[in-house]
This record gives sequence, structure tokens and C-alpha cells, in this order.
Amino acid sequence: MTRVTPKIQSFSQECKDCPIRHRAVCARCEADELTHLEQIKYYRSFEAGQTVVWAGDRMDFVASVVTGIATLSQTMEDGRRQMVGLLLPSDFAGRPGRETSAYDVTAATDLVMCCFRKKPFEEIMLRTPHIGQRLLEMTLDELDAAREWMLLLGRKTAREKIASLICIIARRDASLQLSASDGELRFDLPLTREAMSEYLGLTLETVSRQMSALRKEGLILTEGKRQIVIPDFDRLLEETGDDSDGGFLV
Amino acid sequence: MTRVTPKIQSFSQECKDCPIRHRAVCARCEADELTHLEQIKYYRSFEAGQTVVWAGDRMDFVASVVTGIATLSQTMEDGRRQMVGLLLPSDFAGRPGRETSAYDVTAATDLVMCCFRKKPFEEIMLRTPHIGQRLLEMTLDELDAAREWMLLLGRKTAREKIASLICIIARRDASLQLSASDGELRFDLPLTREAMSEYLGLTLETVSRQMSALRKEGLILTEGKRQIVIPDFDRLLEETGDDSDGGFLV
DNA sequence: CATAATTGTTGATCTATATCAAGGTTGTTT
DNA sequence: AAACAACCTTGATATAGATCAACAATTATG
Repeated sequence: MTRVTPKIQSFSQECKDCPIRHRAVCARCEADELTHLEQIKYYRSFEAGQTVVWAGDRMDFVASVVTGIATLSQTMEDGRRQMVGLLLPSDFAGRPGRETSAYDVTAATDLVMCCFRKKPFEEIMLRTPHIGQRLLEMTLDELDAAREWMLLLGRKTAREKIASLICIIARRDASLQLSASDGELRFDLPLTREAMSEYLGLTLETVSRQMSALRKEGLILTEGKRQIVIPDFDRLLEETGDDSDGGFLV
Repeated sequence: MTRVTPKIQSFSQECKDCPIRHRAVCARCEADELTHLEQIKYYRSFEAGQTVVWAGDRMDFVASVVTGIATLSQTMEDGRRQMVGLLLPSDFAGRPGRETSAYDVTAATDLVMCCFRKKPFEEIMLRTPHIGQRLLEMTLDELDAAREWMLLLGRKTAREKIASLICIIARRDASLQLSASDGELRFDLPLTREAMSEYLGLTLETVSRQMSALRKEGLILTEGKRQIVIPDFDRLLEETGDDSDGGFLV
């Protein structure tokens, strides 16, 4: 196989609408491999609320979120549900080497995913160490996030859980960068109360009550149902129970 | 660099006391790489209760559990603790590319770890794709386990949590293979009530009460403080709340 | 052997969150 | 504009698990 020197400039144009370029696989790929990735890539769109795959169903692709938010959830026989993954743009879904999805994958908002057929993706992975290395890095990040989440589920109060979730979304929501002017953060909460309750291991009534409590105390302001304003991020952070300095991992 | 054809037979003798051979990195390594791993490998022993590293402390090695059990925990400022990882023999600890430990690593029982200095390990990883691939596979397994754990923390009752933990340990404890004669499983519970409570997000009193309840109902028998007998594994499984068929991931 | 330390059990009580129930907002359809 | 659906809020009450407290069993120590 002939190897071509990396041509970051040129391929970044070839696949500029693909978030994989930034976070998943293409970062330092070589151009010829990248071409293969381009060939097995396709896009799928979902409306808010739609299911991408059900747990146990065949899933013959891996994918990266382009826009919108996807969730991974597990359901018990009697209907109790727990969200176990929250995928924001550039996050990766699907496990190389597994035929079926272990989780329900759902579009929390309108969603566009960039999909790669699994078989060819795996073959390219074998030939392109960087892809595997990048995927390892991303998986380790996700594992750290899952562990932070376990602390939240196991030990935090309802109030701390809500404050934590708002901070997590505020930190990750790219759109907020724009309005972070005078220390005030403004962004759309992309989850329903029910989705929040599934994330936090609470009921939706408890979520609603704690949101109201934070609102009454001025820790957050709400405009409409979903728009959130955090007047003083550090003050909200104090309600999360987390170390003030500890780097967030989500 | 000259490449040598894999010599599985010969190197499996070279490092036969190293669990990494089986699960972490050596599986399909080539002999010359393996020699390097041998050179940077060393063993460390800890007594039950000892701390391996504190969260935030420098950790300049990655390691694999040889014998015993190690735990990863997070602590909040006010002392609330949540276990976020349970490492049994052959499990891997430490993150390539990170200087400090994100968690308290503790010996739950007497413990022997096989350590690799991080810098050289990372260099070998770069040159030996199989090591990275194996590590990715293990990390994905851990992520699945973490997500199963999140369901437990967020949605299961105390009784279900206890039953789940006993089943998880029963399944993974190698020693039980020996006594699985007439459908009855016998093994040592390697965790104190307090460690169990940190795993499950409960208090130790609740753990003790639920253990007593399961004992009174004949779902488990106890001999001494730690030895557990499960007379009917399937019956205990029904108490976990999990799908009867769903493959366990831990 | 007696004493202390560690670990586990059980009881009484409290409380955070779940559950059950009603009503309020917002946005959409006709 | 009325009717409806989806989503959210708030109140009353119940309850699982936490907390506080005492004691029992086991192991270690002088």
C-alpha cells in the first residue's frame, strides 16, 4: 500500500461538514484513508422524539452526531428507564465489533447523524491506527463522564442533580459561547422535564419542583419553557456539590 | 524496524505470570514488542485497605490487577463517597495520556498489581497497534459495565441493588467455578458492608438489612461474615430487576 | 486472658423523594 | 377562536431509605 503524506488542508475541505473530522477519526488521517471514509459515509435525519434504534435491534453502522442531541437509555421490564448517554454534536455512537445496540438510541431534539457502515469502518480502522487511537481517547473520555454521572446518581441530592445537569449542558452547549458577555449565560435547555428525570434518576415532578426552587432563589432564570439564563455561573456551581476546582469531565 | 512473525508459544512462557497477556495487551503482540513490555513491567503489592493512589495525585504508571480486588472511588467535599470502578484480576487501571489519577484507587482485599511505567508503555502502544486495539476493547467493556451500573444507581431498589451486586460478583469470581457442582454457588464476598454501600449508593445499614432479608428468605446463605452460598442462582437473578435473558456486561 | 478495635446487626425515628391527583401553559389543528 | 395535545407546575400524602443509637460478633493487641 502506498502511503501519502498527510494533507490536512486538502481533506479538511473534502469533509468539512463531518464532525468526525474534528473529534472522532479524521484528525490526523492520511488522505487516501480519508477518501475511503468519505465513500462509506451517509447522513440520516430524525425528528425530536423519534427512535434511532431500539435496544437489541440490529445496528450495522457507527455514527457521529452532526447537529441536535441523541440519548442512550436502558429500560427495565416494568418500564423504569435510565438514560446512560447524552450525545451532543461531535459525539460518537455505536460500538465497533458489536452487531446489536445495547441501548435505545433516541433523538432528544431534531437530529442529524453522520453514519458509517460498520464493516467497512472496521476495516479502515484496522489499516489506520489513528482512527483507533482517536476512538480510544473518546471512549476514555466517555468513561470518565459516566463515572462522574455515577457519583451524581449514587450520592447527590435532587437539588444537586439539577444544578449539575444545568451546568453540564451550559458548559457543553456551543451556542452559549455567543452570549457569554457579561458573565451571564443564556442557552436552550434541549431536554424535556421527563428526559431530565431520566438523566438524573428522579421523577419529573421532582425535577419540576427543584427547577422552581432554583428559579425562586434566583440561581436560574427561565424565559419560556426551555430558555435558561444563569446570572452567576459560579453561584450555581456551588449548588452542584462538586469541587469548585475539579475539572469537569463531561 | 525489523518485524518478527508472532511467536505466541514462546512469549506466553516469557510472561506467564502477567494477566496482561490474556486480556490487555500481549494477546497478539509480536515477540520483539513483548520484550519491551517485559522490561518496563514491575509488581506492587498492597494490603487490604491500603490506598494505591489518591485522586489528584501523580500516577506515572498503568497497571493490571494480578490477584485481589481494587476499587476506584470519588469523594465529595463533605465526605460522601461513590465507588465508580471495581477491578478484578486481569482488569486494567490508569489512563494513557493522563498525568494524575482522577479517582482514589484502593485495595479492597490484599492486592497484587502488574505495573507498566506510563511513558514507555505509551511509546510501545504507538508502535504496536494491537495493544491500542485491545485497550479500546477493554475500555468499551468498562463503559458498558458503567452504564449497567448507572441503571442500578438511578433506578433500582435497595433489594435489587444487593441482589445485582451478589450476582455480578458471583459471575466474575473465578474461584466459584470450582464449587459450582449441584447448581449451588459458593464464594467469598470480597467487600465489607461499607464497600458494598459505596458501590450501591446506599448506607451500610441498608445493605446489612437487605442482606438479612435475602438471608431470611433463603435466597442466599451466609457462612461466617463473608462466605456466601447461592442455592438457586436463577431465583436470585429474578430479584435483580434485570431481563432474565439480557447478557450481563460486568 | 482481658481489653480494645473493627465490622456487622437491629431498632426507632425522620425526611427526601415518590406517588397520586388536579390544574395551568403553550402551541397546534380545525 | 375553540378544542386538543403535549408539556409543565403544584399540592397532599405515602414510603423507601437515611439517620441516630445501641449492641453483638469477630479479630487484634497488650
